[in-house]
Amino acid sequence: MADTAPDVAEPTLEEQIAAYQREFQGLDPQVEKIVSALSRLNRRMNVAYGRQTAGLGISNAEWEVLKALVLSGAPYRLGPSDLAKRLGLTPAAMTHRIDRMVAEGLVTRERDESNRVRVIVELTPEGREKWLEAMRLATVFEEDLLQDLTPAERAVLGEVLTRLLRRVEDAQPDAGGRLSDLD
Amino acid sequence: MADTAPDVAEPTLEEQIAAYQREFQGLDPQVEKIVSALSRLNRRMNVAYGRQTAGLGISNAEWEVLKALVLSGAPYRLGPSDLAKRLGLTPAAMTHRIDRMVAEGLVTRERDESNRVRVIVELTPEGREKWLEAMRLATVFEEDLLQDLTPAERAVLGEVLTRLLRRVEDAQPDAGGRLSDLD
DNA sequence: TCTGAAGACTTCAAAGCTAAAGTTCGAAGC
DNA sequence: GCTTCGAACTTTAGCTTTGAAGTCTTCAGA
Repeated sequence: MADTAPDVAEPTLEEQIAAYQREFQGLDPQVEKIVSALSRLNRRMNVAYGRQTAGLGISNAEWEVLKALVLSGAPYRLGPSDLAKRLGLTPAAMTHRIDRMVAEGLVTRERDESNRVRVIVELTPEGREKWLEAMRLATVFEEDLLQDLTPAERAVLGEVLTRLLRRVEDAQPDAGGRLSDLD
Repeated sequence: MADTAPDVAEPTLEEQIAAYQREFQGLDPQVEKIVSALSRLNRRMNVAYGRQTAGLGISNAEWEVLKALVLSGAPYRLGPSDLAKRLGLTPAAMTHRIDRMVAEGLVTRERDESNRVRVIVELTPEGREKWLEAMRLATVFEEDLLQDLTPAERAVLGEVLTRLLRRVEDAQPDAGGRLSDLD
């Protein structure tokens, strides 16, 4: 029998924290618990979103673009570089992604006639409809996820997360946010 | 002057929620606040981790592998498919990633002589050292991030996040977690 | 008007990932 | 013992993203 257990189970959050404490002296288990749970939770949520959007015939990547355009408000237009900044992509990646979405009829791309260097990406009615369908699924999932939290817990959670977010956003003013978005 | 504002600012969390409410009837702003903050926070944290590991000469992707191996406990060995499951990658991607890490001396790869179908990936002392350095930076960052939270807030946050995590993990038992890990 | 510089996007090559098709080895049935 | 099935990894082809180099347009100055 090998030293490498024949069936190495995925560690639970609790096991993971315990292992970290064994391997790294001076670790605050409470901090680690918060950070690890946050990371894992986010991954699971993205898997769930991915499943839902896949069912609608669009990728998670495309949904990100739809969201950014809708958030910009009517007439739902943004330039490729604005989109790239919001999504944390390079302009090159944005060019390709827009290519695909134009081919699928989710957005249109045209030159800005008032400044011919710029390009305008605009949501099509089909794109808006896809966003709406995805949004309906997403909100159902989100409500279900938070279902067991009391009103007080929701309030604290929202407030505390917002505070943490403000802290990192101030620290990384807008730092060209490249770099892998793992976990 | 174009309709597309010349300088479209990245929306703040509050602006984002407000925009969603305008565009989607019946949205619970509190739920959306929690979900959006979670997602944004996670992205920012990954950018921060990426910066730190890059400073150590390893990628965020490599750090993930080091973490999984250390978490498995001494003698820090796992098979490629175990690693792939933990990181949410395909076996093929794992093969390539291990190739690179072997070339950099972070891990070794050898056949399991007791079962020659299996392969054993083992952390090298250099790999362990890199993990330790990354861990030191990560914990400093994490302590700093949570610095303004009261003990009560930390307790609630940890408990609530754990509860949410349990809820999704039960719902997606271990669903081959493929699918994009965006955001 | 012409020139130079900067900005916005695109193109190209290379890295890293997925999906699907191999390989190789071990275990079970005949 | 031979065959077949299944498991664990690797290989191959195609796609998405990155980084760097290019193209086109605008603007400011000579």
